[in-house]
Amino acid sequence: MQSELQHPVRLRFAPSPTGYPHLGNIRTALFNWLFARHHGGKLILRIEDTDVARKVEGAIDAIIGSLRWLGLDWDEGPYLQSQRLPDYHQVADRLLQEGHTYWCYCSPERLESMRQEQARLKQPPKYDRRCRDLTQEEGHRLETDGVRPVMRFRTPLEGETTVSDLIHGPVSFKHETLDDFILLKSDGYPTYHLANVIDDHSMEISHVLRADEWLSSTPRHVLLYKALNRQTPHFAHLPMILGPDRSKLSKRHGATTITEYQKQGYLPEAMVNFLALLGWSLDDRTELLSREELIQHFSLDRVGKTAAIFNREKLDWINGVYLRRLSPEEFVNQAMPFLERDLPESVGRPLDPGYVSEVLALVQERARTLAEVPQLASFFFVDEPDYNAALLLSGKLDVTSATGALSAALRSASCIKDWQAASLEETMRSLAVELNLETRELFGLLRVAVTGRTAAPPLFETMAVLGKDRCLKRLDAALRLLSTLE
RNA sequence: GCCCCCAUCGUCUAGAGGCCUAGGACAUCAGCCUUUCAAGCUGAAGAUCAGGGGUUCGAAUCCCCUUGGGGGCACCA
Repeated sequence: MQSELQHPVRLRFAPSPTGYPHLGNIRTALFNWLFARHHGGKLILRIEDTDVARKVEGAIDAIIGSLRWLGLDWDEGPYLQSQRLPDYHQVADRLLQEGHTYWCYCSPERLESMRQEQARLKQPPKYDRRCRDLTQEEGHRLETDGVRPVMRFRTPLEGETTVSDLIHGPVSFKHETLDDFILLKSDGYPTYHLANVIDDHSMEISHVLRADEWLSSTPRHVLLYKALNRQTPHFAHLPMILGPDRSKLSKRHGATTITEYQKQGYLPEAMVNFLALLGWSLDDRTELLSREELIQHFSLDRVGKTAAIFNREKLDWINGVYLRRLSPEEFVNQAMPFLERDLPESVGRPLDPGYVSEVLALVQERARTLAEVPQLASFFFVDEPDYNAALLLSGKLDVTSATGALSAALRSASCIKDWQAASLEETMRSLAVELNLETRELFGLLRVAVTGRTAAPPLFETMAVLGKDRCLKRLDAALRLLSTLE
């Protein structure tokens, strides 16, 4: 596009360190990243830390960590707004001199009671502009009284501002519905509105991609750009991601921070794929896209307008797909930390890598998240699986027949020299015939005896991995367990 | 209360006037495969396209109203 040749594509992700990044923040980061990479542009990381009071310790690290985990890289930054205060003051001075802003000496208490009164009268809460036309003398007097003022924007009383949005099209706001918003707080820090506009301009941001919640403050930003006689960037307001209760995502919604998903065993590639599909789609059938394909195809035209509720079930499915696609070695690498973390303490550490990879070969296609792996594999590691003896009995098998079958199996098994899945299967199949049992009955019995579960990886491969000693011990233990039933 | 946005299966979505008796995916259910589970395959169910008016030969698609949902209205971002 011609305009893009003239103005390089420069995007920014500008989170505030007031909490750990959640799905919504990261989806915004992802779309910014995809757009920048698709157009061969730059992505700038900017930390909007102008709220000293709400600053959360460790939030910046969490933001950076999350981006890195997902493989979303940036070209400049992180810039910290708290270190750019002089820039904001310079611009604020200029705005004041040119009459676009004024000092306001109203106390928070007065503003609060004003709002309460407005609420009582069912009026829109809006600053009543008491200081808008204060004389200099009045201002000086208040200042010598020790009042620390805020700087407000002198919003035009009439007319309207139209925001042209790449996703929504033109959106108009009447000035009478806007109020004189604050640009500089009494602590000298700029508000979001001021800092954001100044930085987007000085960092030459070409496209602002941010969540829909910002749409209603965009006219203020446009007004500011106009007052500064600067051109606005292109705006694109992305659909929000809502919690299951359809409200804005917040801590209330439980596991919502991105690091939480990492802990729960989701792969970054799966996460990226899933997040990309929240609000964007390629066509009417493609669900699985690699990072490269996403970059190649990403386009604002295909971003929707409707807020989305993320559903974990689909994430689980995508994650399972990505888990199965991993090479066995890579799966071991990924799963190992989860085994170390979640296997029972009684299991000796460090884990034997050779044994682990044999086990995980049987687990890989059964896990939807890495956090499920220790669960699925625990019986491979513990000394004796702990289970309810009643599991040994099912269908036609009563204590007597189960005991008979189990001891026969124990005898046959102990004679097997070549402890491999194939020979185990051969032996046990013929044993089933001898015992006049269905294979499912005998195998089911053995499965419980060997794994302690009714659902497990294929029996004979499992036995092969467990090894002869361990299997014989477990068959023996099962026999003793059976004897306690009567 | 005021302003703004949005509205297709439970959820994510395709659909930019005729291809739609609305397609795909997840989840659900059934069957197949099979020693269980998982995976895979096949199939089913699931949306009067929020409702009502227009415009048009023809509307999920365009316009209006209503309703519903969401967001914003801080010395928070």
